[in-house]
Amino acid sequence: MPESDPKTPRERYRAQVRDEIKTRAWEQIAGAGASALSLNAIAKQMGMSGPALYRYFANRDELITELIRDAYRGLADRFQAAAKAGVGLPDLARTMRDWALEDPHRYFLVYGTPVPGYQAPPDTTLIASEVMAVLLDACEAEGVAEDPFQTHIAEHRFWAGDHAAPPAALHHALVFWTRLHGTLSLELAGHFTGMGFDPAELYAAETRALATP
Amino acid sequence: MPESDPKTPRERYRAQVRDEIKTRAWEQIAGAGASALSLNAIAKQMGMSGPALYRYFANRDELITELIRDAYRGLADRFQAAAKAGVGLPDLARTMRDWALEDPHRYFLVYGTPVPGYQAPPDTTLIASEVMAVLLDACEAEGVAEDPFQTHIAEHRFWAGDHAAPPAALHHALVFWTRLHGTLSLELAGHFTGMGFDPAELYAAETRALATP
DNA sequence: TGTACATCAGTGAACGCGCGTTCACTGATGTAC
DNA sequence: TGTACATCAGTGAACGCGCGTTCACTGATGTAC
Repeated sequence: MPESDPKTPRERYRAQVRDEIKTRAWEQIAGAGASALSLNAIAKQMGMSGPALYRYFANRDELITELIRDAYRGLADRFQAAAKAGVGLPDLARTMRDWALEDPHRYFLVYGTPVPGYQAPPDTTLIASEVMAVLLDACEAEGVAEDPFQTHIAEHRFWAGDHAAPPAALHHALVFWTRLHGTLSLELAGHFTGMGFDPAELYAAETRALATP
Repeated sequence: MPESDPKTPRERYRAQVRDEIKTRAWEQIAGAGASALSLNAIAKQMGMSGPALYRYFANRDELITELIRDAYRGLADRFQAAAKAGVGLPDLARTMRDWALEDPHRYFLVYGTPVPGYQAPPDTTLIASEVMAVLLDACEAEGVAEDPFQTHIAEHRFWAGDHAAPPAALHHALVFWTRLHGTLSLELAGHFTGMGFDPAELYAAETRALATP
């Protein structure tokens, strides 16, 4: 929540208003998605005029960028906290789903259809790799079935940084991510409604399949 | 392409213009996504005034609805054609990916972040079940590993209609769908860029894992 | 402690834009006798 | 075959809206001497 430690009262106030702007922005996004985010609407909600926001953000894109970064950062923090607690893959899977269900629009802001014309800031890549690092630690001993893909991934392990996990573990971490994302995004986009089964059960089944190879 | 067989010249002309409107709409969507779709822009592109479009579509939502329906219908047709040709799961997987890569925005229109405030027409559910029916046929003999989820799905098989596939096959069809969707949507949303590996290889690996349980 | 000045948060008016949608209309195309 | 009428595609003007963003400004808060 707090901005990089403010000292003077003015700086403290600035950080406070900035935070409130973001809070209101999240409320709007939670209500109707990122495309409905309007600077004027936020200002009105805070009882100030539209142009006042330009004291705090250069423009709309900068605000969105910061929201995306914060969202991503939050997920990474949760993952790292879980890792520090020494949990295994099933709990990481739950962490992921809890985070997604907590605010589906936030989830879509990070993993959903890219906003047209919007370019993700470069440092989200760094945060993404933090998430992957946690996954790789948890997968170090795991492995999906042997597959030619593992020779491909062994030669293209740039994304894994200097992590020492063997190819089978890299593969495992990737499918952990993609499979869970598959069920989650279809669920949150409403594609399971009317089908009759419980999405949580399917998610749990996928989690089990990933934890016991 | 053709609207339900027109007879009189006027009807033929109407259908023709309707189709061109849709074509231009797809061009816009392919360029910048569904949220950028503008009736006025389409009209201008066709050399007519904005209000003229209201002869053909009641409003913007009706146009979008029809586009979604057509997109979904197209996917279902490809699946059914593939099924008629007697192909197996790997080819169905390829059909899916080819269709998605052909026009990512079309893919996202169907499977992406739901458009805020937009309600999917009820008959897309029917088309979705056609797709699932093809999948179920192909999965009839397949099965993922035994899992408690299969008892859940056995009791919640409404979505499968009157298909006779055993629970393990139902489970298999579901994860076929969700896992492929996972890699596909992350790839199309750009989340693999900069990671270094080839998304096609990962997709192929997931396909193999689903075809040889 | 008091005064002079600089900083800066916030305002209100304005710009230009494009959107979806309505309305009364013109003029061409088709239909009936 | 010709005339009278109905249908209907398309126009142009207009409405009301909300958006992001700029600009010159006021007035309060903080800083320096």
